[in-house]
Amino acid sequence: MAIARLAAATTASALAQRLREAIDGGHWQPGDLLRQEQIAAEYGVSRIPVREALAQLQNEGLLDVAHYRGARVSRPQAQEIDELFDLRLMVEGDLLARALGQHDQRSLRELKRLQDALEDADDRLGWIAGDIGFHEALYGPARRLRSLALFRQLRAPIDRFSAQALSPGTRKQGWADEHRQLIATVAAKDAAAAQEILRNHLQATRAVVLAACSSQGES
Amino acid sequence: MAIARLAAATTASALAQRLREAIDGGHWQPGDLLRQEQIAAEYGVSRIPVREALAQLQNEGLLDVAHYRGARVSRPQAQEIDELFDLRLMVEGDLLARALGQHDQRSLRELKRLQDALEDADDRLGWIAGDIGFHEALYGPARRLRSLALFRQLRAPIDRFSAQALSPGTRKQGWADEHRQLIATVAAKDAAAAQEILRNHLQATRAVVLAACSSQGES
DNA sequence: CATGGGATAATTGTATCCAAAAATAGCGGG
DNA sequence: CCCGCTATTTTTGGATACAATTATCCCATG
Repeated sequence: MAIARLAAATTASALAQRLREAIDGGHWQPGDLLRQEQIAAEYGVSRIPVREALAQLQNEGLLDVAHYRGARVSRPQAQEIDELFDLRLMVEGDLLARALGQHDQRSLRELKRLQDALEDADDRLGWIAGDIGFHEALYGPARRLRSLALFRQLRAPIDRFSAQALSPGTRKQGWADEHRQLIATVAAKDAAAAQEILRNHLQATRAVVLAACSSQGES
Repeated sequence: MAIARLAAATTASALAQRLREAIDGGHWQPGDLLRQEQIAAEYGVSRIPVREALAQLQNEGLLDVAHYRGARVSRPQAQEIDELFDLRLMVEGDLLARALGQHDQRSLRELKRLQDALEDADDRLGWIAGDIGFHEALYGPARRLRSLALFRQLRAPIDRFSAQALSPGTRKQGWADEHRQLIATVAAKDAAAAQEILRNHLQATRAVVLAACSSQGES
């Protein structure tokens, strides 16, 4: 089982991770049909774990699976993306407000460290993973496990567009700036300012993602 | 396939529904261990769809599944329930605000009809299903599919406690009253009042659910 | 008598095989 | 030539069979 080597409890979850990366990395495009047999052969496993991985990705919102008709990479509508960002604004705003009072020297240092590491990374998937890690560290002190899980869930269908949106470089600068401003306002315990930065951060990302989404929408 | 008769595309989803009802109905208690073989035998299917159903219920938050160690009915902490209600307040408040302007004669009549049917039902599971239906009709005109799905998701781990909380009868009265007040304020397009009623409705439910949750917490 | 080790049984994860459904190709009629 | 229908192929869903892991029991030992 060559695939299971890469740190995963079960073959299905390892596969799910691989497929997630493949979608985020643009290896599979929206609308593409994922054949169970093909994936099974490609990774050297049977179709059972493949099916479980596909089911997992389905309810992460990355795939649309129709009965007896295969799994396709989902093609989110702009309206849907928009809605997801509205939800993120609510959930992440709440998390940030609750985390603000819980941050301390150590958590702030950790945030800075993550941000430094993040800016050094040079591949898109690394940025995405790093961005998730940064925001988790930012919201973590709120100790709201369910909200944090929801944060991840709301990102999942979006991140593949972020990945290609960040590549130009210009947006990457603003993105990093906003992260550093977030750290600063959190360190200063300035709730209003932090909320404002987060709002701007998400609004800017929303615009970029919507552009990326609609630009590849025609096929 | 005796089970598939009940309106479901796939055996796994039919099983998932049955198991959900079994948990909501109190047939399975928090901490109970669900054996794949046993469930498979009970419903006359193989373990494959059972596994898929269990995976489904896992990410609905009804089960805790550990590798090679079986699936247990989850035992939510009071803190977790509390968090879920906070999220519901945000999401449902937003949905209600957006739906308010979209309601018309027909949708309001539908709401009244659902509420009437709801109050006639005499079994707990029927109340829950009816309550979900009512709120979906209430939020539906907002046309926010993702938020509506999130609404369902946030309820899932809670509803089994609501089911047993509603049985006394006293709370059922307040619950019905609040529903009727919601209809009235929506009909009057009074956003502030509707928000206030919804808030009270959820807060009251929260208290009852927390009581039910902590009372059966010891075992 | 408590405790740790090892064989045994029970249970989950995966592979292989069969059945049901859908996509596709080939054929006849308009 | 195009359209609709049927037969074949392909693909998915489910059942059975096997491998890997964990839990249980039993006994030896301090």
